[in-house]
Amino acid sequence: MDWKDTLNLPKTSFPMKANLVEREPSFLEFWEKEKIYEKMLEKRANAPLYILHDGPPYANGHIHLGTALNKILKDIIVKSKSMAGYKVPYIPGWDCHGLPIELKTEQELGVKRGELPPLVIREACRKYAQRFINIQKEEFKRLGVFAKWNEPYLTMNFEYEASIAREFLRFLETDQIYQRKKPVFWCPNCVTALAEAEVEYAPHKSPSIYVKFPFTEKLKIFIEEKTNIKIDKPGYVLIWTTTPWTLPANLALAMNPEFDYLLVEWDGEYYIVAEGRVSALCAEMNRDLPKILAKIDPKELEGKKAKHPFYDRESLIILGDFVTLDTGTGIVHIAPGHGEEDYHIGLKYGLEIYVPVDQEGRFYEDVPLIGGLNIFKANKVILDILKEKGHLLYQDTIEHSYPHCWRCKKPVIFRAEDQWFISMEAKDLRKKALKSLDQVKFIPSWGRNRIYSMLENRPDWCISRQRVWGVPITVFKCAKCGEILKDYKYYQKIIEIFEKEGCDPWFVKSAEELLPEGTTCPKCGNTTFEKEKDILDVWFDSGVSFAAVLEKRSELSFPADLYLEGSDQHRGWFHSSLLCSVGTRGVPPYKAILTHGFVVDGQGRKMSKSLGNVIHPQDLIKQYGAEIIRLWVSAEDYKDDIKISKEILKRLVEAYRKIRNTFRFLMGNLYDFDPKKNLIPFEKLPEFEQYILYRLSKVIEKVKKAYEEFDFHIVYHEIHRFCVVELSSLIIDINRDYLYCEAPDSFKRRATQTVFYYALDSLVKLMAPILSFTAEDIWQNLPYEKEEISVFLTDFPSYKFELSADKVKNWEKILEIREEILRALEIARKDYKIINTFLEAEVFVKAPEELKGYLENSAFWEYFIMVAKFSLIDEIIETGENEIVCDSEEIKGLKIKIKPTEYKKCERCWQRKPEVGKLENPELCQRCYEVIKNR
RNA sequence: GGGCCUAUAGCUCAGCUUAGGUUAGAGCGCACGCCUGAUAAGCGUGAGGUCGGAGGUUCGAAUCCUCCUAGGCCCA
Repeated sequence: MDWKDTLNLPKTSFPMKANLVEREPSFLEFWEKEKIYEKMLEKRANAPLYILHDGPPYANGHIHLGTALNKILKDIIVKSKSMAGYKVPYIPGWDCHGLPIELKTEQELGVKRGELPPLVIREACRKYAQRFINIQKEEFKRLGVFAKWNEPYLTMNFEYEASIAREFLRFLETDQIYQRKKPVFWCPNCVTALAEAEVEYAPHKSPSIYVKFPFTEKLKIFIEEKTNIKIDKPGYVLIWTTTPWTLPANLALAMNPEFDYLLVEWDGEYYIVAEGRVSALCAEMNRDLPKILAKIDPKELEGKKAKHPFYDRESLIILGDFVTLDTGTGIVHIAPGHGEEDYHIGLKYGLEIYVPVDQEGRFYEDVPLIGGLNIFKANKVILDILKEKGHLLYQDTIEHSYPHCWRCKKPVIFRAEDQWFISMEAKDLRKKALKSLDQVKFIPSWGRNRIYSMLENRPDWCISRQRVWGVPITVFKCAKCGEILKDYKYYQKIIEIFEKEGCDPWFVKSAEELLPEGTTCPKCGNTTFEKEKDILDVWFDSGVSFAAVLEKRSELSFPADLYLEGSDQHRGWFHSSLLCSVGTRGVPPYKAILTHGFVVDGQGRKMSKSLGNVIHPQDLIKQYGAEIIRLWVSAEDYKDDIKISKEILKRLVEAYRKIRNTFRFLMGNLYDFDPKKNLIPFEKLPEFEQYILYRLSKVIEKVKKAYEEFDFHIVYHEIHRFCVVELSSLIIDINRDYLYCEAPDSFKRRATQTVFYYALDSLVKLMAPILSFTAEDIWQNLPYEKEEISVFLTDFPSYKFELSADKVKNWEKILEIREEILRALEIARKDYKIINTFLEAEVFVKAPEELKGYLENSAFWEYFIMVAKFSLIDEIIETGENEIVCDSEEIKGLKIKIKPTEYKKCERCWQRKPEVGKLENPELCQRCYEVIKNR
């Protein structure tokens, strides 16, 4: 007879092979068709809200691993918070305006800036953004992410655009907005500002000149006093520049406070230059080394002045870290209206942002000596003037990399233009923002420091962009007196227009058409107005999302419980959102900030095309399925950089299989188990089963806490470990005999199934936020009645299986002893080959007094370590034949003897038992005999 | 160059901050063996780190301090 047919072998429809790549779409379909996410929200209609506010990705290009990581983390939170009892409405968003899209659009249309009317560009940009929103939306969905995909927030939606303008006006109304000049790349040929991305660097020939700034009388006296040297000949501060035309705008001379400077004598003239440049200068100018007269501390020169080389004014000596010894003289000529660093240091020293150059690159008529001249032509004139004044020490030409306009290919200049700023100080925005951070929880905690120091040091926020794809800076100015209209009433009309038609009208209608009828200037009574041309920085767009989304949608609330983005957003969205919210509401828009690191390769290097180490989520989905990406996200500690490599993926796939197979076994052995009828109460279970359930409830506790603290890698490790240890290698292996061989409805079998049931029921729920596809797959294949149609509609398990501390200790000891015996058995099997399987072994144990209590129950140990015979004996007698004896290394005094059994094998359960051969059916053991008889 | 962060076995993580103290843990992988009634599965045993490097504090440090190196993010 083939006894196999009499066994209760596992039965399940749940396939061993996941086939994730092919099968995942069917689960996506199921979730969508059954509206599972909507049902999750409905089910928790009255539950406390948990608001995870989505930081909008830029609607440009496909998603990459970084965006995938971010959305999956958010999804894990949405699902886990929901299953922990919250209502979690998650509205995905997209950032739609801005230069990159505008540039891409121009590229696709084959045009350059200004060649098409604003509305044509705007329409094309809108289409472009929408295209990528659709693409990304599908890509996010494919990852198994739950969200209100049909009602996302888009920063280009009309209502959103109106919100942006409204928030800007709040700042304007409260006097936190001002206008000031700031240098930008400027193309005098195209008469337009350029963004950094619109600038191409190309070789360019420039004059290279060394210019002498004469000492003022005061400076001369100061130096004489300091050095005890009589300055009886002309003395100069020497600078180097490649843009002579910026000299008319010179207001200062910058020295590095860390460098040493020298007073030197060259051909009967005195100069101040950096010590570290002297020899290089000589080489360049073909001069002998100068006579070094004295060392000068630049810090002492701060605030002193030199004379302008050709104007009757003075130039302030200031200190700046940015001055280097790479080129020049170690002293930099500063024109705050014509350079980025010049501008910043100019602000610091309170210098005027002076721009003597008009939009077409000509000096204004009233500029002495060169008025009306084109700047590049003025270069030569300025050289002549310098020569004539004797203030040109040396002249040459150099070829260097210089910015050019990508449109006309002509060299561009740096030129300050009027820009709009949000003031950090006017209404104490900086102070308030810093203080508000105390109300925010940062995960990890160092995030606070990071945003704090950025906030502490940041300049006023320049919100102007000279572009068209965005929301206009809605400011009207009196055409006559220049008064800025600040009151909201002047903008009521335009906000209404934005809400209905978006911002387009601003670009085509006149100020008078956009203002309420009959508007007059409150200052001068004039009736004509100008409207601002600049648009808002896109960081302002996304920065006000709390107002446009959280406050606007009734299902949401402000402030959000959580913002979750990459650590770069400390300067980005976290930062801009904070300023927007504190500036208008006085509080941060979030209660907590969670940040993750960046995706790097196996060596910890960033992914880049040039390194060739880029991994695309699309490829991973094709090869492994989205589930493995989700598992990867959970397995790695995202607070640090997140590594990914072939090996990591291989490990994850293996771990995935182990988890899946463990579940498959649990399910396969519950085919005839009805929890309503067959569940055995915890108190009645055998102690081993109780112990496993106790371990299970520890895992439940730990995993739930890990979700609460966003430690998802702990979730993964715990679940995986539990599958491997407590389930696979302990109860599954040990109790398999009960499952297969005992009568179907026997206590032992039902007890084991009870443990399986609890493990399956809790783990499938606990893993669902991470292994969403697989959890749903398992849920749909549950062998018993489901409580809900989807696992996501259930709650996290709340089972508590308590065990007294004594019992826990007892079990830990038993497991320790078990390991010792297994070690001995392994020696018998592997080294001495006296047995093939442990089932064939007889085990004799001699134990120290304190351990005897654990070892007295032979029947238990025979079952627990699955051997033919077990006995605790007082003395181990070595016969030396076909046996091994070994001393435990770990437990002192424990001695173990192993020998093969003489018992015959029961053909049904394969256990060796003394009664086999002696019963009515000689092939069976007592237990199997009875099971068969009573079938 | 500045700010913040990270660095524990081949891989992913514990331990380190809320107390610094016996031979640094887990799982995977690997090697070897067993099983063939979870089978492109399962079980067992074993070998692998001196905790990025160098100093220092301490009776004693992976754990505290300093510096260095490598890497990441953000600036300049």
